[in-house]
Amino acid sequence: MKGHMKHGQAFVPPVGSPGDPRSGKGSWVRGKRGYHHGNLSEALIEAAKGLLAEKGPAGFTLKDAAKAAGVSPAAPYRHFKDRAALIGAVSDRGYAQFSEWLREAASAGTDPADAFNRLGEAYLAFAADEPGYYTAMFDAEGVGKTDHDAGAGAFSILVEGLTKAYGAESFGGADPRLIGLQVWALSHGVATLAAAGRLPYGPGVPTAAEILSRGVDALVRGARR
Amino acid sequence: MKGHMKHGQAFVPPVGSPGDPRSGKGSWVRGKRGYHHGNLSEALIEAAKGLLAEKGPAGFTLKDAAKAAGVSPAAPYRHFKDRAALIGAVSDRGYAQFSEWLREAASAGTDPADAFNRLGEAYLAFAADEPGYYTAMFDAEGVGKTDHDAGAGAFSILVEGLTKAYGAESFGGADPRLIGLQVWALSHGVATLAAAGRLPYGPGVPTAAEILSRGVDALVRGARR
DNA sequence: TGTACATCAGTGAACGCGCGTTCACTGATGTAC
DNA sequence: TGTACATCAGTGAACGCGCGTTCACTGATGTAC
Repeated sequence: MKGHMKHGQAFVPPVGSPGDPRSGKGSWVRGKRGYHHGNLSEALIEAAKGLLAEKGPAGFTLKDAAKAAGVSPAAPYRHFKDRAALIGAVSDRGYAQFSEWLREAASAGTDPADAFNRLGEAYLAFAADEPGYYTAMFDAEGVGKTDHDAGAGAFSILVEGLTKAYGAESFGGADPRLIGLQVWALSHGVATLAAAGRLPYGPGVPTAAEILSRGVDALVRGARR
Repeated sequence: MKGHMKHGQAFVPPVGSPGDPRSGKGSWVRGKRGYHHGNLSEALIEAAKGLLAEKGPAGFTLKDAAKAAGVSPAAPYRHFKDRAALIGAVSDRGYAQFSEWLREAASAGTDPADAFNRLGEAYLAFAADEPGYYTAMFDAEGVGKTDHDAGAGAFSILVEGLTKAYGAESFGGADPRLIGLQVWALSHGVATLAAAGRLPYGPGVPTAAEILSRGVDALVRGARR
């Protein structure tokens, strides 16, 4: 995954100060700082993602996001209709990125069975590494049509990986989508329990990744024949 | 100042009116109605549970709960330290009831394998029938120590059912708790995806219960040997 | 090339609202004598 | 048994706060001539 510049959360230096990230580093369209931010909608999405990750959907406020991006509370309304629209934008990004991760994981290497295992790992890694996205995608109140489509897209990658890995016929007539759904649910369950601190942990206790990978393995093995 | 009889909330019938639920129906401890509610903490928990189910943790307000219970906004503070304490009480109840459901499901009948399957069904049924409890248990911000203990209790019922059904040794040396965790995560995943409307549905599409029961089955079968 | 002007993307103060919570109070209940 | 009194469990008004959002505005930018 590309290291995209972390900008603009929590302690944004005043515009034009020496530490100001708006001084023309990489992802900033304009090298000049000033009255206009230049990349505000991007920065807001990034800030929202961070706040969502940190405080959850309830702890996220538009004003905080604006402050994190270094602008006044009214500025976001130039780019997003309201708070829900901003969260929606985070969710959209999340789904896009999620699908990309899955697609990458599925296409790397040559062995389909390995590819499928990597899919599960990618799922967990995404939930763990991008809690902001994950929260916006699954936890937000406003679940729109876009999300369903995007979710369906990600899901189809999973099912495809499954059939490629094991063959569409190898589940004894069972619809591979059913197994896909089960894998999806298991992944989601592990991810959310882990995020909520509801999974036991400590020495000798399996990690979330182990629980999932061995679970997916057992699930698929048990479903075949 | 005597004119104090007016409670002033929207739809609660005046004290003593024919429709007043405080007229001594069943669960009301006192047959007499009056200034004192008589069973307020109970009523508040019940109201909170309903609101949590209806609107989620974000949509739940203490004032609404008070109104639903037919008392003034200050009254809940006689029984609960603050809003979090009320939600915590709902969560506690939820865990108690949850464990009871699981225990019942596990102990009915004679065949351990059947018993184990019923455990999964009971899990889903609980999440579906008691969304208020489920929300408080897993979704609430304030996850206390009590919850962990109660959750551990419920979990141990699951693991016990598993070992009874299949024998502690039959998982090829794998810790039955690992399989228990996977079953738990799968159940939780199916339940939360279903609650969020994230599971496809329609004619010919498996229900949440089918997804889970067949998934648990595959999981256990795949984990053995 | 310079200048006038339209448009864009910000500002900062203010709004209305509804939340959780506190307050001094009062009506009802239980108890000691 | 009756009565005085302490305690309990409510009331209703008010508070401070921080939210989402709107407003009239202004500085910066892009463009036509």
